[in-house]
Amino acid sequence: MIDINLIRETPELVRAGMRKRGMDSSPVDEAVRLDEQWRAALVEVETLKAERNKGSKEVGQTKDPAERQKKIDAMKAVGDQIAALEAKVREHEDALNAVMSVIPNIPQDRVPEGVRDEDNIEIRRWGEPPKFDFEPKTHWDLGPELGIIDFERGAKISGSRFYVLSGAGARLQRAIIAWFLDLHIRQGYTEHYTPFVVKEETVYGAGQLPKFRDNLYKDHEEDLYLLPTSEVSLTGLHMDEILEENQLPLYYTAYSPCFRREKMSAGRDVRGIKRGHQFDKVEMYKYCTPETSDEELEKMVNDAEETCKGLNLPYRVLLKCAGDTSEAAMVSYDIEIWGAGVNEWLEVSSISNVGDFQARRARIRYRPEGGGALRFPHTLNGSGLGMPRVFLSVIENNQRADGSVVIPEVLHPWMGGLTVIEKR
RNA sequence: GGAGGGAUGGCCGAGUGGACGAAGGCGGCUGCCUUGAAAGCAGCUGUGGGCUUACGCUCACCGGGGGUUCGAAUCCCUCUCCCUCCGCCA
Repeated sequence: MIDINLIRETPELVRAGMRKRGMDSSPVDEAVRLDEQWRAALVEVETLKAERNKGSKEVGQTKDPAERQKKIDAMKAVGDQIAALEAKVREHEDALNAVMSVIPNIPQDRVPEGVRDEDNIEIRRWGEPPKFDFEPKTHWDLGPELGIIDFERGAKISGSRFYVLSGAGARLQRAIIAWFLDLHIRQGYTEHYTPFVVKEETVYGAGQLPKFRDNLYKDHEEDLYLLPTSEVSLTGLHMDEILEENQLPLYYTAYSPCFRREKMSAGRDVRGIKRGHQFDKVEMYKYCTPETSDEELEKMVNDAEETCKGLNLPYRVLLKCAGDTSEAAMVSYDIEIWGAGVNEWLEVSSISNVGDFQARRARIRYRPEGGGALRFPHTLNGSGLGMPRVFLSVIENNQRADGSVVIPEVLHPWMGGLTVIEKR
C-alpha cells in the first residue's frame, strides 16, 4: 500500500510510476475520486455524530420527563440519518481500499524503463561458466541416473511438478540449506523458524494478496494459506507492532518450504526441478529506517552473492526494469546463476527494497529516537537462495565425464565423508 | 472433541449504561530541590482518521465483527486468541 497522501498531493507521480511499469494508470484517477467522495461523506456523518454525542449527554442531565423524551426523539432521528450515511461512508471506503491495494509502489528513478527481461541491466558478473571436454548433461538426466532425483515417483504421489530427492540428493539439499543459514547467521541475521501456514491477513500484509490469489494454496476449511515464501511470515512477525528505533535494523533469516500453484505459468519450465509447486528456500529479511534502506539493500545483495561465491557458482547481478519489478518494490536486483546443463541463467534470488509498502499494509511502525510521530520502517527481502535452481546448478556445473558429481567443499561437513556422488 | 475462566493504555490493574479516553500503581519525560545522583515534591505522558492558513475543532478505538439503546469498556450474539480441567492423538 502506498501513502494515500501521494494520491492526494502528487497523483501524477503515482500515475507516472504505473506507466513506467507498463500498467494502466486509471486506478489512480479512481482513487482520487473515491477519496474525495469518502472524505465528503465522512465530514457529513461526523458532524451528525458530534450532534448526537452532545444531545445524548444532555438527555442524561434533563430531569423533566417531557423535555427528556423530546430530546430522545430528536436524537433518534439523528441516529437514523447516521446509520444511512455510515453505510455510504463504508461503501466509499471499501471501494477506495480495493483500488489502493492494486496500486503498486513507485519505482525509484534509477530503475530502468522497460517491461521485458531484456530491459534488465546487468550490473556485474562473477566467475566463469565451466568448460567441459564432453557434452554436459542436464539435471533431469543426471539426477535420475545418479538415483538422487525421482520425477516419476514424485508425480505418482503428488502429481506433475513434484519430485522426490533421495539419498545423497536429499542430503545435498539439506547441506546447502544448513550452510546458507549458517552463513547468514555469520552475516548478522537472526535465524527464525516460522509457521508454514498463515492467515489471509498475513498474506495481504506482505502484498501477495489480492494479486497472487490464483497462485496460492489455500485451506478453505480454515481459511489458511500455505506459505508462498517466508517473506510473508517474516513480514507478519511484527504485524500490528510498534518497534523502537534503537531496535533497528533487524536482520532475519529463515528456512521454509514454499508452495505455489504456478497456475499462471502453466506450460513453462515443465521439465526438471526449475519450477515446481513446492520448493525450499532460505530467506533474508530486514526492517530498517527509511534513511538506511538503500544501503541495506546493497548489503543484502552482497550477502546473497557470498552464497554463490562459496559454492563457486558463476552468477550475474541484474537491476530489474520497472515492468519486471514486483509491485511491492521500489527497486529490485536479481541474482542469476549459470546452469551448465540447461545452458541458461537461472534466477535464484530477487532482492527488493519495498520501502514502507509492506509496513503500511501490515501496520508495522517504529517510535523515532528523539520522540515525535510514529513512522513506518522500510522492509527488504531477498532469497539467499532458492533451493531447486541452486541444487540443479551445483550438480550440472560439477559433473564429470563419467556422470559423477563433485560436491562443493563448503558442504562437506554435512555430507558424512561423501565428496563425490557416483552411480551405484 | 467436551466443560469452565479470561482478553482494558508501554507494563500491572480498577471499572456502576450517561461523570470514562478510561481510577490507581509502575515505567518514561519535564521542573523544583541537590556539588552530582538517589529520595522527595509538582506537572506531563496512547493511537489513527477527518476538517482548518492557523490557534484549534471533531470522530473512532477498552481482543475482532455484529446487535440493543437517545447514549455501550459496561447489556446481548458471534468469532479469534490465551489459561484450567477431561477426553483423544503424532
